[in-house]
Amino acid sequence: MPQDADFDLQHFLPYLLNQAAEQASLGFQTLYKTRYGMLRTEWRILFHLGHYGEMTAKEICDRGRLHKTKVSRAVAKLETRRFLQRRVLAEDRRAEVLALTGAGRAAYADLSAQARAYDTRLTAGFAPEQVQALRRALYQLAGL
Amino acid sequence: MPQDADFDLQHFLPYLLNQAAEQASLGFQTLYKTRYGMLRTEWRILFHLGHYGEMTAKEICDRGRLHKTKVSRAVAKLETRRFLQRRVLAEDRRAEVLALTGAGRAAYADLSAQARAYDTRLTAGFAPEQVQALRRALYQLAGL
DNA sequence: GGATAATAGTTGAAAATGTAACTAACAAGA
DNA sequence: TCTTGTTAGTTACATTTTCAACTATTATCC
Repeated sequence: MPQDADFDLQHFLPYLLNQAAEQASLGFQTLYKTRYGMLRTEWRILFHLGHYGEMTAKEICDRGRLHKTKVSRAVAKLETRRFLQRRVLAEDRRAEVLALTGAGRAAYADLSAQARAYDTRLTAGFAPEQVQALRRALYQLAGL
Repeated sequence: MPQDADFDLQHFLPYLLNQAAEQASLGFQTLYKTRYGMLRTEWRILFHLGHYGEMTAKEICDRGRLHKTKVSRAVAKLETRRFLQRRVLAEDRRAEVLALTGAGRAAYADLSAQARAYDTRLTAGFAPEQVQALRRALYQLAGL
């Protein structure tokens, strides 16, 4: 019984998006957390490198809209855990190219397969054109 | 140029939802932050109390899916800033009923009006039935 | 009634995040 | 070349979040 009937927090798009995002992340989070002790940023970096190939931290920041300090720390952790290696870029010695190790590629293969399955499960309750419309809307809202 | 063409992070629903949610929250966040020095949890609590009326912290936790420690600290901050008051519940002396003060109600009135306007702006690029479909899908995904 | 369990809420310590300042390398113009 | 400005990435510090333990009160069940 809302006290002001004309506006409900449950219809507020930022709120709805947040709740849906949180709920959707929840199940998958446990996978990379329990299997590889990763945080979300680490998983994202792993994904970027596994999916697009080698790149610098800066590129990951731009593509994934992550802050450079977050990436810096996550890369450091992934490195100490031997999921990736750094190589100073010859033509610009400030930058480092990041590349997955064998263990990194294996983790990526595992997790990306899991992600695909998880995505299928998530969208199971929707018609294909609904899912397509949803993705398009999210794309637009995300400004991607 | 993805290296494994069949799965793209950009189509992974949790990722998309997160990006959209982050982007959507961004603009509104500055409002309650700069005007009232609030954090997201504080704004949400304000909203719950303003919209649904008095309730206990537990109820806010359940409705908003927030952890009790987060709520506990946010309520404390809202109290010291005189946006709400607590009253021990007679029939269960563990619980406290939270109620907005005048300042709390004023802040809620301001912010909820802003929220409505913000929501309108966010959905401006979509057809009404698209927005409706989007909300329905998010509802379902959020498990609301 | 009395032991035990469950619940509302708080608190302290550890982990994570954000902000700003920093280093090192490159770029551009006088 | 020398100054100034920009960029890639790291580090230090403050704020926020999470996790576990805690108090106080109520509920359960023998």
